[in-house]
Amino acid sequence: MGTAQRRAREKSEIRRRILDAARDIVKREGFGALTVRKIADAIEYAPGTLYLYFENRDAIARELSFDGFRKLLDAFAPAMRIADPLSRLEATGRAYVGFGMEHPETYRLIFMEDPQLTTAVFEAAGDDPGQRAYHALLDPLEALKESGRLHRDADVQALADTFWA
Amino acid sequence: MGTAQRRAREKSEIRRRILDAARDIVKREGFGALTVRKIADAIEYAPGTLYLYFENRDAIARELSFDGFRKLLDAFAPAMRIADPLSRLEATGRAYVGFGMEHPETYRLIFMEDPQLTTAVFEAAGDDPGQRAYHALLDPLEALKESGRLHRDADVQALADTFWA
DNA sequence: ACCCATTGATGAACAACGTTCAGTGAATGC
DNA sequence: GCATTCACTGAACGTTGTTCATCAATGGGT
Repeated sequence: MGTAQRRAREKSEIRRRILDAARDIVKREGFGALTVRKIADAIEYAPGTLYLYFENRDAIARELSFDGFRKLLDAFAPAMRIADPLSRLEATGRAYVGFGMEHPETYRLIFMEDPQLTTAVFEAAGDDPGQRAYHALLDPLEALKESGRLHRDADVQALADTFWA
Repeated sequence: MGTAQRRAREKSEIRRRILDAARDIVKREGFGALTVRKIADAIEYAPGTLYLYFENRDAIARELSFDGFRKLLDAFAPAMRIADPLSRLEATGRAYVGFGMEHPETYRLIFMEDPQLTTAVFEAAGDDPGQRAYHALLDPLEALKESGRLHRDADVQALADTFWA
C-alpha cells in the first residue's frame, strides 16, 4: 500500500539531497567545480546513481539555477503588485539590490557562476523562473517608456546591470 | 642573420593559423566544441604543439573573443566621435545593430557563445577591447542622464540588450 | 513460508578532454 | 663536419560525463 508513496518520498528526498550537495559545491568552489563525481561523493552514492534522478549534469545545474531564480522572483513579488510603473520599477530595483545583499551566495549562484544559463534566460522560451524574473525588471521600464515618461531611446535593462556592476 | 626574423614571422603565422582554425570551429559548431585536439587536427599539427604558441585552451578562446571585440570597437569608432550625447547614443546603437547584421558570425562569437567571457567583460579590469566596447554604449547614456535629459531612474545597459534580444 | 520479479544502487569501463614531457629529426651556427 | 638548438611529436596522465552488466534487497503472489 503505502510503499509506493514512501518510495516516491524517498526518491524526491534524494533529489533534494543531490541538489543541496550541488548547491554547496557551487557556493564553495564555483560552478566550474560542479562535478558529478563530487556530488556523488558528498552524498555518498556512486556517480552512476545520479543518473537515476537527473538526466545529466546540466539538468542538475539548470535546476539549481531555476531554484535561485525562483527565490529572486519571490523577492520581487511584493514590488510587482504596485500599479504605478515608476514606483513599481523603483521597488523592484530595491528588491533586486536587497536580494543581492541578503542572499549573496544565491545571487552569485545565479548571475556570476554559470553565464551559460544566465544568457540562456534571455533566449529561453516558455515561462521558466529566470524568464519571469527578467520580465519583472523589464516590464515596468517598458510601461514607463510607453507612457512617454521615459526618453524614447532610453534603455531598459541597464538599471539591473548598473546596480549589479 | 635574417633567420631570426623569419622565425618570428613563421611563429606569428602559425599563431594566426591556430586562431583562424579556432574561429572556424566556433562559428561552425559553437564555443563548446572548441577543442585543442580539433584545432590541432584542422591545422595538421599535434595537440601538444599548440602549447608552444598559447598558454592553454582558454588563452586561445580569450584571444578569439578579444579579436571580436576589437572589430566591434572599430564599428563604434565613427559614432563615438559625435559630441552630442543623444546623437552619439543613437549612432552607437545603430552601429551596434549594423554590426550584428553585417557580421552575424562575429556577433554570435562574442555575445552568444562564450558567456564566461562576456560576463568577464563587465568585471574585467584594465582596458581590454571588450571593456572599451562596453563603455562605448554606457558612456553616452550616462552623459544623458547627467545632463538631465533622461529620467533619473532610467537604465543604461538595457538598450544594448533590447536590441540584441 | 517460499519464490520470483522489480527496483535501487553499484563501480568498472569508455570516450573525450586539457595538459605534459621525454624523445626525434632537421635546421643553424661555429 | 659537428654540436647545439629548435619545432614538433605522440604517448601518457589525470579528470571529466555517461553507460551498462551485475548485484542485492525488497515486496507481493501463491
